[in-house]
Amino acid sequence: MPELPEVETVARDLQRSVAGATITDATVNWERTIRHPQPPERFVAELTGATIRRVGRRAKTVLMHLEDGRVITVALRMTGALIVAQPGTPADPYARVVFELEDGRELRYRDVRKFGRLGLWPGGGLRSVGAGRGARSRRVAEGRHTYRVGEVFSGHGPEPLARGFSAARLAERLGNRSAKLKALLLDQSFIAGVGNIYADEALWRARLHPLRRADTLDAADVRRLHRSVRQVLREGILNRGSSISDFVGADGEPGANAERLAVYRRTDRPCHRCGRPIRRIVVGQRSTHFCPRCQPEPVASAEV
DNA sequence: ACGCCTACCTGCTTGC
DNA sequence: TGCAAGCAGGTAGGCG
Repeated sequence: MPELPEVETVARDLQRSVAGATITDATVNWERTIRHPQPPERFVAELTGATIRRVGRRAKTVLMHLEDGRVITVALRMTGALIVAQPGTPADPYARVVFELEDGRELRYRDVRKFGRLGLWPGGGLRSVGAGRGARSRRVAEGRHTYRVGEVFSGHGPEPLARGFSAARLAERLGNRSAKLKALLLDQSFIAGVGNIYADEALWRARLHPLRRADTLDAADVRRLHRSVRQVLREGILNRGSSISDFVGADGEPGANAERLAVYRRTDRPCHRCGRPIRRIVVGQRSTHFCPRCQPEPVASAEV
């Protein structure tokens, strides 16, 4: 479900509604939602009495920074949602973790498919160290905890909306990669926060075929891709996210971006630019949508 | 580096 | 109507 714009929407909502709130109790209804290093009961014990100072985002993870420097991470994965419920709101059968707040409200972690994970990390434990697969096996000691770096942030790539993410930087990263564009955009160690919807949208906007090899782009291609990725993400945020079936912000309301999508889940419907039917293929086991006219097939080199 | 597979889960849609 | 198959916004981990 949630990609960068959806996670950003949730984080901004929570920053407004929950920053400054104190957690008086918590209930874990699905234990596997709580990840290492804390067993669920320690997670609850350690959070009781904690105050949320600030809520932010890194990649697709919501970060709830506590007053004492510790951080709660919330990886929403496919169907996770963080929802603030006013007192008296009926219980939610899909609430996997519920935080009771001092003022009587509840902060609910709802997750139909149970893929999402919550973690509680010591201050300073969130630096994104290393990148790629090697980072996963390295271990880091923080106070009394030992955990694998990859369990916090598995070497995420740059934030596409950060100032430092220039077209030149993207060109540098693309230049020596033979992978397909679609696969690279989904690779969180290449670029953080882009998922299946916004990858397809960005490629359509940049008029680049999803199967195009990254190292075949010329400077103009890279500039279009850079601009497109940032545009689709920014527009997604402005529209409070794309709700295909179930995304909601912390206010429980769906986003408005789904109806503005140009290709995602628009198979056989006309391209907004040229009218040709949008096609669906599978790339890296993920559904991929594109316009066969606007995003021309990469020409296989006649070699071998 | 990269592709491909399986797992993790539940619910909704589609087609017979 | 019923039932099975296919599909879903993500990612970790294993193998080749």
